[in-house]
Amino acid sequence: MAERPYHHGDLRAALLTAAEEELTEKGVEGFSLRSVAKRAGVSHAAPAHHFGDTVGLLTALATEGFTRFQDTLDAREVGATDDRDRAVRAGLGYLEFALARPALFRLIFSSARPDFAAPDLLAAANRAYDHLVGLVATLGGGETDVIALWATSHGIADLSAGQKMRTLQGKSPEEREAMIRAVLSRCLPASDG
Amino acid sequence: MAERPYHHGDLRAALLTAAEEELTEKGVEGFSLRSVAKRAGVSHAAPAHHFGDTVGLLTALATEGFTRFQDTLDAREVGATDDRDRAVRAGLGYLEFALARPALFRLIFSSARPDFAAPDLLAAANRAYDHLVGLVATLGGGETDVIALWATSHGIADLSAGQKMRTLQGKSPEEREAMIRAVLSRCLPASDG
DNA sequence: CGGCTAATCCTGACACTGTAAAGATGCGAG
DNA sequence: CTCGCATCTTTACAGTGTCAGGATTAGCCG
Repeated sequence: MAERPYHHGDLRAALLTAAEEELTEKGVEGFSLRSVAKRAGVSHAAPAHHFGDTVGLLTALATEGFTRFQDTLDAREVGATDDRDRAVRAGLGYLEFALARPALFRLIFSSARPDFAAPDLLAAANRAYDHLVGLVATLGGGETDVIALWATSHGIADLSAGQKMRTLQGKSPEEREAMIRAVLSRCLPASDG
Repeated sequence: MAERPYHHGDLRAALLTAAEEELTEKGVEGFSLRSVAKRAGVSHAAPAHHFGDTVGLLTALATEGFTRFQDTLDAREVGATDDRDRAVRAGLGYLEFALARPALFRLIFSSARPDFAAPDLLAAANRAYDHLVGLVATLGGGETDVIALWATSHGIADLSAGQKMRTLQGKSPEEREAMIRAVLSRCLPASDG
């Protein structure tokens, strides 16, 4: 029964992981700051010093979430056969992240709770967007192609995260990937050859 | 200063319109049942009799929202030059609804608060989905085409509702529509001609 | 090594929220 | 006219976010 010391040591990190648990279990709309503090074994006002208020905590969590999102895409792009395949894999990574962490996905894309004007979060979001633009530019695409690839990837991911697209849920992983590859291919700039 | 009678008369409808106001101003995540009751000029426990709890009210609101969503699409489809144009117009209506009522859009597509297993809401959602399937079927498309059109339409709408797609925000309405038409066209079954 | 400052964390308080229970009101059927 | 019951209010309780003030201790300077 080691008495917990008055000073936690690394409460900021502990709160972030506790916050992610809370988010996963309760969703963005059921997220409670006091509950997060309980998970971390700390008083209900402890988070204030590190994150200000609930918005601050969710903003920090969203920032971390965005980099994890990008990491998932990057990991998927590894081993691409060509630039087109690479863009398609990015879209598959988009979906993979949405299915693996639906609550975090909603936090960074479909919530109004984080402060998306916060510099860190803004930078993380822009990083992901710039990466997408790079993928399309490599294929010789323009603004329209960026919108096409992003919107379609996002649509599939968001609808899947919310369990809205039952057509895809019914399919086997192989069939699913094949269909999505077909859909995403249409969004890429026309391949001349 | 007419004293409000003890019995409202049509409180259920009044609560629904008050709830939509609340949703528009505070968003799904700031939605408060007590605040809705205040808007309707009624005690905080009055909604319980008509809707049970907050979930019940949001479920009813989502059901209404879904039919309004479909109405917006239908209105846009009127005057289509051909079946392809009709499908594209449906996608434009999808976006129109998301921009006109972003909070309601999020409620029906990106929230976990309503009870999507409730028969009425389920029916309203299925009605919209069936309509989409019909549009694609008319063009001779299959499952893949349904996914393509839906995901892309939804992606554009959701990202726009959340102010994430600044590329589109910058454009004029005419440019915007032209780009979206181009993107949506790629999602339709190949036109043999 | 001693002491001071400031960061860290806790306690207590307030207003607000959702929901349940029980009482008040009045519509409408008989 | 009266009584039942749907409707609405009042009251109460647990939970939430946030602020103010107090307790603890780490780190630094002498």
